[in-house]
Amino acid sequence: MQQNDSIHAMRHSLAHIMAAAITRLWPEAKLGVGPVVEHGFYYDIDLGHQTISTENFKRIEKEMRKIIARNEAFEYFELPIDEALAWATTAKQPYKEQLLNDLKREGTTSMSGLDSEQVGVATENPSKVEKVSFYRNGDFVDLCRGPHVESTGKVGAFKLLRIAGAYWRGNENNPQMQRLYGVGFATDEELQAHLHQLEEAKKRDHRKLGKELDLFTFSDLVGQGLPLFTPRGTIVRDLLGALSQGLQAAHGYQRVTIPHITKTDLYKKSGHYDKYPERFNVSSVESTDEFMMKPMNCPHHAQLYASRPRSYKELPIRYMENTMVYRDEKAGELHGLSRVRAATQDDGHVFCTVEQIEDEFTSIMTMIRQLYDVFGMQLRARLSFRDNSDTYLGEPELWDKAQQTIEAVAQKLGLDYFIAEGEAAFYGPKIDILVTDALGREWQCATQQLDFVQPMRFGLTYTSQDGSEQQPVMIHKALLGSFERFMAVYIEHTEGRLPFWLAPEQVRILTINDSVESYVDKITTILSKTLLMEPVKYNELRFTTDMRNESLGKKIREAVALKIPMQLIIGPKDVVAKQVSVRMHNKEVTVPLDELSGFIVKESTM
RNA sequence: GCCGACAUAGCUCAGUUGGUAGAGCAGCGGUUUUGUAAACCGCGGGUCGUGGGUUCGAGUCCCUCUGUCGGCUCCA
Repeated sequence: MQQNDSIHAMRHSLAHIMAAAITRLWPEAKLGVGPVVEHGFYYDIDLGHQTISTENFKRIEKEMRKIIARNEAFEYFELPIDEALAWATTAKQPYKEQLLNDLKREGTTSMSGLDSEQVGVATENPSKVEKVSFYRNGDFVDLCRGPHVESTGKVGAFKLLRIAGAYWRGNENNPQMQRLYGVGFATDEELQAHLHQLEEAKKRDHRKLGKELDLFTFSDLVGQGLPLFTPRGTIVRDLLGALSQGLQAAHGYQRVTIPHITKTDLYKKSGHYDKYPERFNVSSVESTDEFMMKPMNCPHHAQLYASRPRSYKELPIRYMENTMVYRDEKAGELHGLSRVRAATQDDGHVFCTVEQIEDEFTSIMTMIRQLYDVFGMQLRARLSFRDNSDTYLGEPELWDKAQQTIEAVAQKLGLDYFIAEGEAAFYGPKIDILVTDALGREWQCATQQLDFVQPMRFGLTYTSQDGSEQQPVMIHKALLGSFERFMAVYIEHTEGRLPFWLAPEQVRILTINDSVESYVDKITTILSKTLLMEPVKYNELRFTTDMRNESLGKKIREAVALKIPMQLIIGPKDVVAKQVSVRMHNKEVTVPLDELSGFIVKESTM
């Protein structure tokens, strides 16, 4: 704890030193805020029409080092609020003035609960704070809550990393400032280790690996956020889909199929139309109706349910479909496969009675756990419940009962969970699953949501045991979530080294010379009869043969670059010994020809 | 969408103060028949992302558009 406090003070002090250095280099700089963030700090600066680029970092760092070398003390002092305001005016620091106005009026600079018009506005009312604190080092003075290290010499190791635009107080109507980011650590070793870690993360970037492993690509002509999957990438997608659907089939889900464009009327009736400004409209369909690309599948599945009268005896009805949805995400939000405009969901909808919710949630949670066990990923559940606001539709008693059920399921299954009040959708509570990747980052993948509203809007019913008409509850669920996002997460998690069952090319035969051709025929006959049943059923072995007139070294190099998990090296010695030399990521063994098939099946599950 | 940076051969990149493009790998042809991460020789390949402008002359300078990357959540 002690150490956390001291590193925090170091980083905060570095923010001040950076601001001091910039003020020295650009005396007209207007300062915003300069907080501590994970691994470092930033400061928001307004230089008017001038721009700072990363080329200026050396100059700024040099100036910072001078301040550090002078080992100036950080002196604390307080000023009455009105004197502080006078200081801001004299120092020509309008952003500081706004912060002081907020302090005077609200007693805090936190904007939560404030109308945006109020932020930064002066008040004539009595101040909520009497005095505000300042820190001074050398001739640089800044409004600051602290804490700081004793003097500028005690800030550890730092490096300026990047620069970005950021709106003053996060509001896009405000002036945009330049945000300079730096990292800071107690020792140079820690700094170097951090920079090294950043390099490692870069190596795992799924956009880079996707290209190297020939999994997917993008095209300017097709458009932003619209990935194209190569044959290899498509194999991975299909297998992920097969795994998800295999699990679901075992839990009573049936596949359905719907078209990808729809009359907008469908989404007007479901209530999604107004909630989805990022829809893709399709204007040239020859009809008086307006059409759009589907941003979600639930209304369609609801129409399948509504296609004929339903009895309580049929429930639960469970539909599943791996299908693409289209959303016009903001251009700046797009990022490789993790945020796209065409995303494939392993979507599913359950129509059931209120009494059946518990069993269905248990079943869905069980599938999610089975799925992420296969990937070896840890998960955490966020139970998104309603708060006391009136934005939620449906009977409050139903909500309470459902939320109790959901938490009971989480407890029963021993989930690592937490409750997020106010995070529920307007139509019902949900469980979102967060998975942690190898770099410790958390991603939202699987989700399951209760929906009280769509059955109502679409007038879905079933006939109950006593002959009365009842409304079913709808459950939305996705196990992988979006295939695209999951692939991004999983590629980075595994560094592109996909497990054997999922590798697009599982085995490559590498020949040493062309005297082994007929022996290779025997091997391919064995491989083509080898079938994997776990974790996806009837998974035929995917293999190729490299008989090119190239050196073995080169063939190995290429196979390794594609992260093909198993290479069979075949030369004259192997022919004589009736064996195969098997080369894998971490080991190399020789296997008798008649044991090859069994060996591969065994290795595939490890 | 907004701010900043970037866009040169299939890939990774070089291209000096403006004087109409280079390397390695990949590809193709030949030689080589090879035992654990790149054999050798040769050849072809680029409207320098798009459109416009400045200039005698633009990959290089200016503008537009498209795309890519980093941010736009962290609150004295």
